[in-house]
Amino acid sequence: MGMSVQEKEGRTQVTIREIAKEAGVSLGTVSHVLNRTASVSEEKSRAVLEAVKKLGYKPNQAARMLKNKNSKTIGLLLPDIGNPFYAELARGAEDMANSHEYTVLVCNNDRNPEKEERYLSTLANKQVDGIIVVKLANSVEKLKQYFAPKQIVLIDSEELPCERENSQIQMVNLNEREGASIAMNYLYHNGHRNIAHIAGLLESNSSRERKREYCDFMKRIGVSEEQLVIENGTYSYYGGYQAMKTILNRNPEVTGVFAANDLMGMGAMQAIQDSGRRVPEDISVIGYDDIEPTEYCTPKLTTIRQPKYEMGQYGMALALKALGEDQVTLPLLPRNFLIVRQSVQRKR
Amino acid sequence: MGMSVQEKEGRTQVTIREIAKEAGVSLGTVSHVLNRTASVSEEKSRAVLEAVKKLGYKPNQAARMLKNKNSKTIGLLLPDIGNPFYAELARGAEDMANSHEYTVLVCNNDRNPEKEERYLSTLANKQVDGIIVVKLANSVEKLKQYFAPKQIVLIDSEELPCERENSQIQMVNLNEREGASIAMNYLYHNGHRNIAHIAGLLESNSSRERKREYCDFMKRIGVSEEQLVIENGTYSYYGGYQAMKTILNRNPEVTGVFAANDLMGMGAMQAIQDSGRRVPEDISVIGYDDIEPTEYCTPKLTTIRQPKYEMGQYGMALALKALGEDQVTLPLLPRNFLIVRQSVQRKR
DNA sequence: TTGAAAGCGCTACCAA
DNA sequence: TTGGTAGCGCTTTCAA
Repeated sequence: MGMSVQEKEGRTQVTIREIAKEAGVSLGTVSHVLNRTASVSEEKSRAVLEAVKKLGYKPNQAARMLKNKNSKTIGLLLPDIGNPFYAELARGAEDMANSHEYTVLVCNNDRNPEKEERYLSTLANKQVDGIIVVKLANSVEKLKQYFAPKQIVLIDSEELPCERENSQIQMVNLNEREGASIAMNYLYHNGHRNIAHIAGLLESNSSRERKREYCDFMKRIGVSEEQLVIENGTYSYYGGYQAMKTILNRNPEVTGVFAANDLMGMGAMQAIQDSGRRVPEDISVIGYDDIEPTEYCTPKLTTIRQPKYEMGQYGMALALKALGEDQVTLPLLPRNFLIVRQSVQRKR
Repeated sequence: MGMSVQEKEGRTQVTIREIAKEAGVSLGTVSHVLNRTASVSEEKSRAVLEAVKKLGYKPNQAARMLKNKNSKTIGLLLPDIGNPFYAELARGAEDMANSHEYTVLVCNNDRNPEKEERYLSTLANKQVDGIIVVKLANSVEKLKQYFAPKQIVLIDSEELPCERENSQIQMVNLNEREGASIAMNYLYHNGHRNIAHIAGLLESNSSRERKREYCDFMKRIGVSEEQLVIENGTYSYYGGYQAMKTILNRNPEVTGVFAANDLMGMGAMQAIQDSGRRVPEDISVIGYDDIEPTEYCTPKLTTIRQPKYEMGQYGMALALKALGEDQVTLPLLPRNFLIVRQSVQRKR
């Protein structure tokens, strides 16, 4: 009869009202069959479903939002989606959300508190049902101010100061300490005792946590504070290179190096090789992050892999569960793990 | 289930109605001062603004959407945000959108047509005002079917088949040919005539376009089809390594290599060095993409940089302009450009 | 310049 | 099981 589906869609939105007319039932009935919110007779139910298909009906989310006071949307606020670490985390969160019919609104704060605050405001406005913030740049108070009664999940390298009890805030810890501990243990169990650390950017929490664990670990195995070998590598390849050069000069006794990220680990390997020594025969190196180039360098860098994707999944699952989506199964708490490649060897 | 949450929310949203009461004016008046849609007396206007501030009023976007039939949201559908190329493009799009009070909903189709179609449906539902699709996995018809009268911007490596005139579809070309042409010209102007090509994945448009330009360029400088040297490297490091080994064996006359991406370029350099030859003294290599590791390898890889961020900006500007946001200034059409590093040298 | 009121499309309550 | 109906918060028309 006249118009094709496309044409009809093209002009005006098909509403529940038209479905009702087409199927010869009332608005309420249509709503009920669409939402399975009451039992409807087989007959009418089929009529509605047919009308829906015929007219190409799509529920208007705006109307639903207005009525239900939810948007089936979760905000995800992170430092920078261009960083593969956060990109993978975002994928995990997104996939988890999608499998429960939720949508994710991803925003980058560029580690800039003002930009973050603008997003906080926008997201609160956009009626997101909950928000996941990775490495919050503002204070927890600020965050609560905008998201007052809504669900909040914080993902960070360290515990943030906020009352744990009766709070709508949940924390996921990135577990930097655990990862660093795995790295140190691996060097230790390979016989290394003179272990140096190439630290990352002092400003970053993750860097601080990794360094802290290095210190604690060394202390635990009986090394005094003054004997710690720590150089700063600013998380960059050249930083790692320079830091390693310094270590080679000042601490020739070092046989194991724990670099706070892979880039510095690779730089360190280069410095060792340039000095005529070999990796891992003379000095073992372990990195952190498991970025792609660790596969291409010589030797391939042994490193710590963070469960980025799983962290995202986990955080999202937490948020959805708190929103009352009780068919959500919370995944196991993701753990860091060791990726054994070629750059660490038993001390000779 | 959600009940406890609802109850806990307790304090209800501040609505325009409460503002009206507080300010002692009518609903319409409040709306008018908020939207500057009619002139309101100085006195009442101030009263409204004060009430807004006092009660912390935030307009309900759902209600606005319902009434205005727009969401100030643009969908961005791309293969995979985990790929730095798309991540940067997304940032460009996002920044452009944000500066005009629009929000971006980013979705990954994983190059999977079914997944993409699900998103098409979700996005159409979510009342996005327009959609930007990077490397559409479905047909243009399918896309139009979902987004019938809405604004559509397509970003792709090649022209997609769709009527250009009077269409609500706009195309942005990734200009692979231009980039490949720059690479080939650079080798050519450095005296190279025996140029080999390491091609990427045959399935990908970008790879095909780059290869096509290699062929055309060689033809233009008088090389016959049979003399072309093309090996497949599947876009991977090892693929590039193997491809280069084959070339070294079969075509020792080659002095210049154009790799369809940086990973293969780096693999090729390794193969050349492993064979006892030098880069760039004996053989010059140029890559494509300008990924980070090109800075760490030896020698540093000369390459082509795609204006990813700018492409995203441009595509978004196109969409916003089409939506009637006329204060949007369309940026210059972004171009590919050469990044000169160390891997190409004048032929000796 | 202002206020009243009619919806936008949907859900959910109540009565039948 | 069904239908009627009252809003959700906002914009906008129409009178005043």
